Amino acid sequence: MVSKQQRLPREVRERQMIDAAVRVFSRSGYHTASVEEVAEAAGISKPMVYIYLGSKERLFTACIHREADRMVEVVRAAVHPGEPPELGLWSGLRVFFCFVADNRDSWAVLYQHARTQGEPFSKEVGAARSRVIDEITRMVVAGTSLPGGERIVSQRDAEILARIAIGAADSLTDWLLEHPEESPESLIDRVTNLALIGVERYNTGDVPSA
Amino acid sequence: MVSKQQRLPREVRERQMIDAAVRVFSRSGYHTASVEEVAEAAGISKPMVYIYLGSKERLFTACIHREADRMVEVVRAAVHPGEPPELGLWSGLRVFFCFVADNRDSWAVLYQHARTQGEPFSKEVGAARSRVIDEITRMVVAGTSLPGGERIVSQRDAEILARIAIGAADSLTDWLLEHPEESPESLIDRVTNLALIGVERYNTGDVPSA
Amino acid sequence: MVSKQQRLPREVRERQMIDAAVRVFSRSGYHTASVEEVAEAAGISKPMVYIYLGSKERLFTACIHREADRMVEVVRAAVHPGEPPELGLWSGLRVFFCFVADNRDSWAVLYQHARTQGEPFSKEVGAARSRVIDEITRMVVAGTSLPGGERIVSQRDAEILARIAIGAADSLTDWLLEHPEESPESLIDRVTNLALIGVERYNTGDVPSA
Amino acid sequence: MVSKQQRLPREVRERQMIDAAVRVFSRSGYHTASVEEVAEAAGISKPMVYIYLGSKERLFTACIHREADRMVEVVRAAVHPGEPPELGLWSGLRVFFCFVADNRDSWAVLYQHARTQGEPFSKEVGAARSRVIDEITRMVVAGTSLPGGERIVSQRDAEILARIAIGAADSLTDWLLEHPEESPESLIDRVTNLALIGVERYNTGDVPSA
DNA sequence: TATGAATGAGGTTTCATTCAT
DNA sequence: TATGAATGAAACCTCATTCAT
Repeated sequence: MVSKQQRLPREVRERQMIDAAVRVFSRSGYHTASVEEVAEAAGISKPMVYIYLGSKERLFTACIHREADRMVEVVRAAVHPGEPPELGLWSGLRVFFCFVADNRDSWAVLYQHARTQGEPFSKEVGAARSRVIDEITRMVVAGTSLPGGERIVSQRDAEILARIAIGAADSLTDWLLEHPEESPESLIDRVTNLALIGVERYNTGDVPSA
Repeated sequence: MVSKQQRLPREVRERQMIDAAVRVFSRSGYHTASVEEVAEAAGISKPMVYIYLGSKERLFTACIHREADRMVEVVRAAVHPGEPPELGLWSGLRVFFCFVADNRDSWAVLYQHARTQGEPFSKEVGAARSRVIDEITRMVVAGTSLPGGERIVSQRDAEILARIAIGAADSLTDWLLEHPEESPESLIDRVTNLALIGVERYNTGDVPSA
Repeated sequence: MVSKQQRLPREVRERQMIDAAVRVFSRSGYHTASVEEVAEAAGISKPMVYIYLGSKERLFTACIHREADRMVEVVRAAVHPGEPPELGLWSGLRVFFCFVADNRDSWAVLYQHARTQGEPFSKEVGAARSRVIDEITRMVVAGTSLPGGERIVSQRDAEILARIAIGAADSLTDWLLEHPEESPESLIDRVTNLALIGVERYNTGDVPSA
Repeated sequence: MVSKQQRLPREVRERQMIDAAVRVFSRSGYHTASVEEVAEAAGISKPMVYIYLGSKERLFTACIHREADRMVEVVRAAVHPGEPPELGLWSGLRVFFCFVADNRDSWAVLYQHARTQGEPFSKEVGAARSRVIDEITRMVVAGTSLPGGERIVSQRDAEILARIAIGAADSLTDWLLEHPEESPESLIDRVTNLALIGVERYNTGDVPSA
């Protein structure tokens, strides 16, 4: 236990705290984790958390906001408008999937945990999640538009594709954890391959009709 | 609050409790929800929960088990071995998706919550989830096998397809909630249509190269 | 679990219950033991205890009363007025000590437990204990009186001797439990012998003066 | 209730708590007393007890340990090896008896309660009691050895004398409480006198035959 | 600024006791 | 009579939050 903590600029301290909080919340869950744990993980004392963030709830939403920002940044950087459309979609999805796989903590806090905690978070947390979802939708739109800008899928269908991507990435990351011998890359190859199999079967007449 | 004690056989009461618990846990989350809330929702007093289920933890695992049973049942009933394979897969997925859409509470407890709660549940809850995932994998295998029984995809790829289906269903159900003008059926049509678009774009040369 | 219990006369049932209660209370203590445990030990259902004894507290005092009765009986039977005084005292103490050693449960409930439980019992329990103490005092008086009835020790000193006997018997029974190779008889021999040593040392000049 | 927080160093607060706990436990018994009562008696709030001592059980064992320490200290200080043996024994017993009489609460917690509480305490509490009993046994040995160190009574007999002393002191203290006109000193005089009467009667032929 | 000390509020759990058959 | 079903009350314990240095 450090007896007297260094005076650090507010910004740095706050980042330390949120880093620690993301780590702790993602491992134990919002309710199971105590503010004490977060403070310890950040190497500071409990009242500091309150001085800087005000409350446990605000600490949690701060985590959500920051991780949402990171996520939006990653997705945005992945979409290069110049690229041929389909290629853009696939490389975007790849980047998105790798982010989820490489940032379990962020993702767990942002997507898995934020949904399941009751009332107090619905609003702010919902907004943060929406930003991420919108960005991914935008990525889908960009990736499925013709060079001239003409859209191939409607806005609504783009949203649906985005949701499928999000859900699949979430679910597949669980699978990755259970199969340490696979990597994000090998998994992506498998998914791509599965898509091709589907296409081929369709072309040979096995229509996926209802 | 029932004014006079309602004397019911043990079996009935227990089902009432688990029904209420699934409802409450799915809305508030395991930790946020109190046993008191569950008791109230079941129209009984708190000690009854303990007399019948023993502890909050056991109450939760009872929910998981029962919902897992229901889910397995639904999926199993949806797969008709005689059907032509692709058709079997799609109708199975349709049934699965409709179950998720129609049983938000069950699904939230089983899929969203069961993953994020830490240590005390790892074992029993994990097993229950696995049963459901295995069943869906089996459905995928059945739906992608030729009439003779020859497999089109490997076991591993079937698992991946199952996870994609699970994650997509989970994620899309959120979308359905935000778009009340859509129905599970219309959503499935959209997804089917998107698949067709993908196939066509592939056939015309826009390869989703790795 | 016997489905329907035999109809037994009230007296018998009540004795069954108190027997069980003495057993259970002496092992677990008044508060740790539950009415349920007592009912089970008696082979009946909980409400029966209430129908017969009214409350846990009354059940406990019933135990105290009955065990006090037994104890008084034992001590009273041990004192034979005709005997030469000292002999009467020693044989009485012997009987008393053997009772304590042979009836751990009764003694634990009556002497050890009854003292340490707070308020609700002070009165009735105190009275029951007093009856036992009085009887032992009477024994001491009888044992230290000359055949003509003349007293050797005052009433007050007789009370003191009685208390010493009680406390010593209580404490020595613990020692007996820790030394299974000894028996009540061998212990009494040792105590007698110690008294003789004391007398001899006094006679040879080592006064136990203050 | 102290209106403003009283900020005391940990050590002082901890002693306050244990003081209060000894008081409360000795009056109400371990199970009857609530942690709330202890906190109130210590002038603090309930959570403090948990912050400092961890649990009701640990609070109780802390009481046992501290009182055992005090008792051992008192007995050890009372035995002066130089003294003539019998005198040493009697003055030691006098000190021991006065401690019991003057520290009803300590004694009740240490001796009466520690015996009757079941499982959770068996180990640590049993060890603490043993330390006290051993110390008193040592006192008896010292008080019954000749100046040269030769023993008059065997180890086993010393243990028995120690138990008699303990039980008698315990029991007589009850008697003292019921006779406020007596004092520890006057009681000791009575006991001494009774011993003399016994010796004399023995010398005149009333043998306490086995 | 930074923190050890302190507490209010609330959650899980148990159990003596009663009701209704 | 005898008992399974049900509950009110209270206990232990935790934790977000604040106070005072």
